Amino acid sequence: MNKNMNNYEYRILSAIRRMIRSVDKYSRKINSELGLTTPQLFCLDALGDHEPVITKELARMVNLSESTVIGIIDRLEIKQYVIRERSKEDRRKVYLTLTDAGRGILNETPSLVQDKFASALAELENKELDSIIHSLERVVELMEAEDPDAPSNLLPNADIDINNT
Amino acid sequence: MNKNMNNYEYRILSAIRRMIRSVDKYSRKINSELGLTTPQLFCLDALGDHEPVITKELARMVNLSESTVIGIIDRLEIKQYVIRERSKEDRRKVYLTLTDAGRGILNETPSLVQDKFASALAELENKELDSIIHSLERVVELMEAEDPDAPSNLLPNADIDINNT
DNA sequence: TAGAAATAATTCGTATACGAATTATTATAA
DNA sequence: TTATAATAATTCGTATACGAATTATTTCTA
Repeated sequence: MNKNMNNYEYRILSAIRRMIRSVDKYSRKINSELGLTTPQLFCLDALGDHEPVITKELARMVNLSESTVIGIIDRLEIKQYVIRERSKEDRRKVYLTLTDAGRGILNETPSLVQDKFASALAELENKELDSIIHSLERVVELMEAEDPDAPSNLLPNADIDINNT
Repeated sequence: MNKNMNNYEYRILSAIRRMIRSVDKYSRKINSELGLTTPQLFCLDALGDHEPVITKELARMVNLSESTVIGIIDRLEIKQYVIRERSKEDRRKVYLTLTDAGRGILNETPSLVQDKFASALAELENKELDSIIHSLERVVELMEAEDPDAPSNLLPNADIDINNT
């Protein structure tokens, strides 16, 4: 372990690195099954809720850099789930919309969390779930404290579906 | 938000994605300052504690796939911090050791967590810190439950330095 | 109005990060 | 002993993911 890191820090970083790996593995799995990765699905979801939207705005919504989102949109465009259209009013802007296929695939896709993870969460007591979410968001808050570019709120979308209806 | 995901799942995934981004940003920052990314430092640290070690073993220690570690070692070898040596006894194995420069850089490197994050953690009450770590490790445990390849324990290194001495 | 500043999208280079396939070597089994 | 299986490292292709630089366009300002 890094000499300038204590045990708490080590455990936190280690846990985060393992989450990263787990998320990545799940993304590869659904990509091999559906042909869409989780970042691609995140972008499709955001588009579904907010289209038409410009690239810069989509990047903000999914909490990724513009250059990253450009690559994701490139692949979604090739798969014909997304259309790029340059604005007539302001030709700097490119509006993104879903194709019918794009809207269609959104209804066929599974949750972005692994089945067993989702059911494990569902079985937790509300108290523990609240504690877990509080802790995760606290860590994010502390990690982003140093970063002036980081979004200031933890729930950018107010129109979330709490009851999954 | 994905229609097949509830609010809890959304918040957990969102928090994880933001952690990923934050870790990545810090890695880029120290890379521009020291010329080493956090995955590279993780590998150097593990080597410092356990050299000589074979590639497969290092991958297990830093919790990354072998192919990922190969790339990291390639870059560390180019920077002359690491030496690859094929074993005489079993020529399939490649032993990794640190160079003097590799050992030297380890003593000059900062913590793998951002200063402000580390001091924020230091200011938390032990009770909250315990709760946070417990929650993070619980989430990891649940996420990895589906993955047969995932390591079964959350603290692979027993010889960690709790008091950072 | 002409030049500067701002804005939006994009390209480029680099570093993870992985699984699948490949190569080389060693161990095992028929 | 030889064919097969197992093991270790590596290469390959692909997808994030980012910042810096670039291009095109619009807005602001002197």
